[in-house]
Amino acid sequence: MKMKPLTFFKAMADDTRLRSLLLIQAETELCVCELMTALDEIQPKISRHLAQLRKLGLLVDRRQGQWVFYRVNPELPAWASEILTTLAKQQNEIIKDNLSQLKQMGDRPERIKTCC
Amino acid sequence: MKMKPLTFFKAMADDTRLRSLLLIQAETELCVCELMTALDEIQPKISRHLAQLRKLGLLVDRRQGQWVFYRVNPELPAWASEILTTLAKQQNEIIKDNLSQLKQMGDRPERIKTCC
DNA sequence: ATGATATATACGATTTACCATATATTCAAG
DNA sequence: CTTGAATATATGGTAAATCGTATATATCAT
Repeated sequence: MKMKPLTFFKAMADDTRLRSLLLIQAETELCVCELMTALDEIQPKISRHLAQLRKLGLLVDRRQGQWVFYRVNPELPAWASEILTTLAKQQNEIIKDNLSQLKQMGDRPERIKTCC
Repeated sequence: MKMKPLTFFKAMADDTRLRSLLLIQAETELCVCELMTALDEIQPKISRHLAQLRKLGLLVDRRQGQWVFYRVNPELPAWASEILTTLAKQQNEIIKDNLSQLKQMGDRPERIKTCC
């Protein structure tokens, strides 16, 4: 998969998108309502940024019933994955508060295995 | 040195700044006029973006006579350096044309050793 | 001091990005 | 086939980023 570095950095140059990406990476996949709780933002704002990240190729989504789960695109080029990994290893404290908000969330949607 | 990831990504989210950083990293240090040639952009545009990168802490400058040379801030946090290194290793082709423009430049300013 | 070169900054104009509100769509449950 | 929950998108307004031109500053050579 091809992706211009400029596209990638523009995607990361917004607080909501940056946190969403790091949270999704940390949790494997998250739906819109979980990110709303973690980031304490309204639904259209989360949806809009996730749609943008999907359009740019950073995220992929899958629908499961009423929910849409987003995860990091597994086809990201190596350099982009490495950048995300570097952040996850060395800067995960920036989403610490968001993660603890998420942990306290009640009624989180149940994941169903993708296959079988 | 401390630097917020969001600050870093905003700095990289512009074509002129992204290329300038990669070029400076590849060449150790460059002055404004060299970047003007490499990027084929007018002087105020280059100056403005370099000033911004310096203010944000990504670059440091030194004056030598009429010229001002910029280099990557040696005190960058590890994660930021790693990102730059990753790009240099895997995405340096995006500045290939800029580098060859630079090689063809005549009358490049002479570097004088910083000390002694 | 004067002129030439390199760089920095101020300014107004324009484009781009972001937002909140309102509305549409999709699916599950009844 | 209606209701409610989750998500998506359209719209118009506002804020932020970027730009080119003009001007200021700094250094060097004469």
